[in-house]
Amino acid sequence: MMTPQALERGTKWLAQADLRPTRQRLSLATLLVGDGHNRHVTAEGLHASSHIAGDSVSLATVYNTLRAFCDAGLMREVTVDGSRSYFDTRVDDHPHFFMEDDGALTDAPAAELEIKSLPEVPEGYEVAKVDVVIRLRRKTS
Amino acid sequence: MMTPQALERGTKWLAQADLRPTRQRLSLATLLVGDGHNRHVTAEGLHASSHIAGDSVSLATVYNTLRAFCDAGLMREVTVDGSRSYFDTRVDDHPHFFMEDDGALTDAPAAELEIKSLPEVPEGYEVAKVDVVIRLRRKTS
DNA sequence: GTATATGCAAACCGTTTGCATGGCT
DNA sequence: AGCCATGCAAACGGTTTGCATATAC
Repeated sequence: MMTPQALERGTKWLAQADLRPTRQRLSLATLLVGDGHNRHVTAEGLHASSHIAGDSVSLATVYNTLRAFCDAGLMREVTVDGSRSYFDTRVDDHPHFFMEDDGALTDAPAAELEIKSLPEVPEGYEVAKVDVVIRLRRKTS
Repeated sequence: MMTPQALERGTKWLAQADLRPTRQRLSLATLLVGDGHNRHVTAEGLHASSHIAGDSVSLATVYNTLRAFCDAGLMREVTVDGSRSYFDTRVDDHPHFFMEDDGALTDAPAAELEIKSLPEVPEGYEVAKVDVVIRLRRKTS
């Protein structure tokens, strides 16, 4: 599961943000970007993954680390559910699918989403971020 | 502040959803739709408004009532901030401005936002809601 | 009279924090 | 050595809930 390549990806990811490669950060980084794909996690979910992977990291550290990754620009917090925070390894504006049934968050293929123009922003303000969340429900048919 | 017209609007709003017009619900409904405009509130904010208006409603009842209004289809919850819930008297899909500085939530003029097409929804799922949140920051210039 | 709404205080739960210990450079 | 990260447990804050009382129908 934790191949040398995955480890290298995690290491580079941390180095890129000048974050000290501690055992915990390396473990979490590898879980997050080890396979080269984007990932959407909750703190609880990542904590569980770290346990399953055999590297246990305390929940508080998972929270602190996710915050550190966000502060460093490696991740972004995504607000889709009032009761949990989600964190995304992809840091540009892009639409999400949120499955309300099981709480899964995934990237929506952006190609087909087209925002022609944004509403005019009030005087004195600038756009920090545009979030598009497409909430899905299992079809009842 | 609480004109007969505002009261009538609140009363009709409740009747429309078959909700018993208790003193508390009437008070909150009037605060929410009394002036005929859409409103975006947090539970704390509405609770404060009810105190200022002279009709005190307990915080627990504000929460229960907002939930009841949402269940009845009179309002919609808007998820923009992980630490608070916002409630909107407008119940159709429409874009929001969220001022990160002061936590204010407003409707964004939808006319200029154009979503050409939505990404293809995964098999077996249907779109429950599409949220567009434009996060604004005060210009630093 | 009966079902439902309200209010209080306590429970809840995800997240943050204080502080002592341990690790990276 | 010095600074920063970690872990635990306690604190925190918004929200929900249990239960006794009050109100609408």
